[in-house]
Order: sequence, then C-alpha cells, then structure tokens
Amino acid sequence: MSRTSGSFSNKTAPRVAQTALRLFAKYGYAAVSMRQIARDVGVQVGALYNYTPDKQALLFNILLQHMESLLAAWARYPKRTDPLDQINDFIQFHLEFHFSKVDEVFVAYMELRNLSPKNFMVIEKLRHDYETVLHEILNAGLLAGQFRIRDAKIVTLAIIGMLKEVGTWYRPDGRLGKPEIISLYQDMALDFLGAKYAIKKG
Amino acid sequence: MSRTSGSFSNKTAPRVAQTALRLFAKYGYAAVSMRQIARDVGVQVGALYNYTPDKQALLFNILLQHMESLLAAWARYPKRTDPLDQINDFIQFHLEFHFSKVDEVFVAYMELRNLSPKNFMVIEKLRHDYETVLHEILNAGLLAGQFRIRDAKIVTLAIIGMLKEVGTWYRPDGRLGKPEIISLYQDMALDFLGAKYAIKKG
DNA sequence: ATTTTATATGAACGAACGTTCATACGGAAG
DNA sequence: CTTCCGTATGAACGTTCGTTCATATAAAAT
Repeated sequence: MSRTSGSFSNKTAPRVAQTALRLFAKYGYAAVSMRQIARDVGVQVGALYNYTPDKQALLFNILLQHMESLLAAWARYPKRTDPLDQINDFIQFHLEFHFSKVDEVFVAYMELRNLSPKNFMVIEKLRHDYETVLHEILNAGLLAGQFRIRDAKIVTLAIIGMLKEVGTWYRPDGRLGKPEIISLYQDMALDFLGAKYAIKKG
Repeated sequence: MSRTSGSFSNKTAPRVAQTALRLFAKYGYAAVSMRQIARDVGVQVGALYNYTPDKQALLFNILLQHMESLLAAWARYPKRTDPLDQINDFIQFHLEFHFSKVDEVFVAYMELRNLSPKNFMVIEKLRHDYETVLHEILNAGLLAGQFRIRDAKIVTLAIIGMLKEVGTWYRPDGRLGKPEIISLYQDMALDFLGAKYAIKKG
C-alpha cells in the first residue's frame, strides 16, 4: 500500500531504461513484457508509465541514443588526413565503442523490425550516416590510388559485416584481448584493401 | 491400413511450415501468433496442432532442416584439393545457397535465442560444424604456406561475418547480380588472405 | 454401402499482454 | 504543521496469447 522509501524518479528513470536495454538484449523486444521490466526494476507495472509513454518508446529511445552517441563520438574523434590512417582509426574507434556497448549494439541490430515505421525511418537514416563514414574513407583512398578495390560500396558493407560479427563472439575473458582484436582487424582491413602492398611498393 | 495418397495433410503440412517460415522471417518468432499462421494457411488455429506439437517445434524444425540441408549440400559439393580453389568454391557455394534461402537464413540467425535450451544446443552444434568447414580450409592453406594470416579463427569469423552481411542488403533487382557479387567476394577473400600476392610471387 | 480415420472446426481454458486510473504515500515548500 | 505534487500502488480494462478438446466432415478402405 505504500511506496518504498528511497525510490525517487531520478533513480528510477535510468533504471527503467537500463533494465529495458538489458532484457531486450537478452530475450528480444517482443518476448519481454512490461511486467517483466517492472519486476526487475522493483516497481509495479503501472509505475513504468511515469517514465515512458509506451513500450515502443523504450525501444526507440535505446536505439536513438545509441546511434546518436555513436555518431557524436566519431565526430569528436581526431581525424587524420591519410585514408589509410583513417581506416585504422575507424576500425579502432568502431571496435572500442562497440566493446563498451554490447547490449546496445545487439538491440540496435536485432530489433529494427520492431520499430514503428516512423521510428524505423529515423534510426535507419542514422545507421546509413554511419555507414557513409566508412564509405567516404574508402572513396578517398580509392581516389588517392591507395586502395585496390573493385567496388567501394561492397567493400564498405563487407568491412561493416566483419566488424559486426565481432559482437557475436567477443567475450571479455576470451582468448584474445581488445588490443589484439583491434590489431587483427586493422591488419585484415588493410589486406582487404590491398593497402599494405600499395604502401610497400610506393 | 492408413490412407496415404491424396490426403489433406500432404498439402496442409508444407503450407504450415512455409507460412511459419515466412511470417517468422518478416515479423520475428515472438511477434507471430499461431492464429496469424492459421489465418495465412487458411485454417482455424486448432488445426495447426495436427502438424506441430507446439509453436516452438515450428521454429526448431525450420532451423534444423535449414542447417541440415546446408551441411548436406556442402557435403555433396565437389571438392578440389587446392585450399585456394576451396576458398573460392566455399564462397560461391555459400552465397548461392544463401541467395536461394533468404528467409531461412534470416530466421536461423535472428531466432536462435527463441529456441529452448535443448533445441539451441542442437542448432548451435550444426552452426559450429559449418563454421568449421571454413576454418579447416584456412588451416590447410595456412599449413601449405598459401595464406598470409595471423589468426585462422578470427579470419574464419571475419569471412563468415562479411558473407552474412550480404543477406541484409542483397536484392534480386539490385545494382549487382549474383555472379558479380560472388566474384567480388571471392576477390575480397583472396585479398583478405594475402593469397593473390602469395601466388604472384610464387 | 458402410465403416474407418485423417483432418478440420469452433468454442473454451487460464494466463499473460499493454495500458489506464483512482488512490495513497512521502518528501519538499510554504 | 499544513499543503502540494511527484511518484508509487494495486486493481481493472479489453485483448490476445498458446493450447486443448468434443464434435463434425469427408475421403479412403472394406
């Protein structure tokens, strides 16, 4: 009959978002109920609606904040001029960011289809903006004659794909540490672009 | 003793499986109801239970048959001896198979977590077996000194990753046709492995 | 023609769903 | 101390969920 002492909205609000994120990542948006979120937060289900208009907004805000913080972090990232350096930087940035946002990345990838059409368009644009970052680096390197690639668009997607895969197997206690993985993927990307050999010959 | 020819189940059974596959691919397992499947098949919901013990079995059978047919198709595929040829063959095989099984591939990837623990273990083993196919080709090429790679396991996952990404953007009416895509990915994989240069120098 | 049986119906089950709301509490402001 | 308001409760809304089952139907077997 009484509210638990010490539970304030400025504490509950982030807990709702974090719990939704964790549960969506683990079980999927459609498989998680508002009651399940409430239980994990430690409130009754009705209280959730002080913090979100509905379940859909919980998902949308997770994806929106994730994509915006990803793009903002890249915008802050120091840029070098050489496309080759930029590739290395992009891979390092991408992997480091994604190592620290495992749940967000997973949800952002898996739950696109559970967004309302309107919300989907917003997120899809941001996703495409991020893809464009890599695409433009490749185009610059292609123009400078540094990369040997047949189709910059396909290579963009291929690199995004191999980077995305990391999220499916990386474990903090796995065989390889973060720096080693970053180094391996930088190497692979350069092989990938024929860049190493272009340098050696140049 | 029992009727075999012309029975309705021979027609309805595959329709149930196909409809479940299509709807799971489009909306996700958790978001599709048995009533929705029944409506699309054209029967009442109770009739579905003549063809599946429950909803979970519909999902499991989709994934099981997909993985088994994938592995069986590879087992039938002609094998060449040179690891370089084998890489090219594997990429061609993988892409051609996956071009023709878009829904199955998508469901197999997205709905793993909606499998019961027991069912998950079965599918996960088959998925790992398939991954091993590529891993062993890489190991063979590494042993033969044909590939320049630092970590065969990571390269395996990276190649799987970039191939998987194709499923997210390929469209039959897209800019690139199937043969071009296959050729591009074969090229990328060889760049990837340093194989082209190894050959040129050898 | 009659029996058998595979297949379908349509209603029903309890449970869970997202969401709403009147109400009660408790800390902050006066 | 009293008032106010943000925050929580707990019950309730109508809907949908997966699944079951007695019953009906029609094709196959005899």
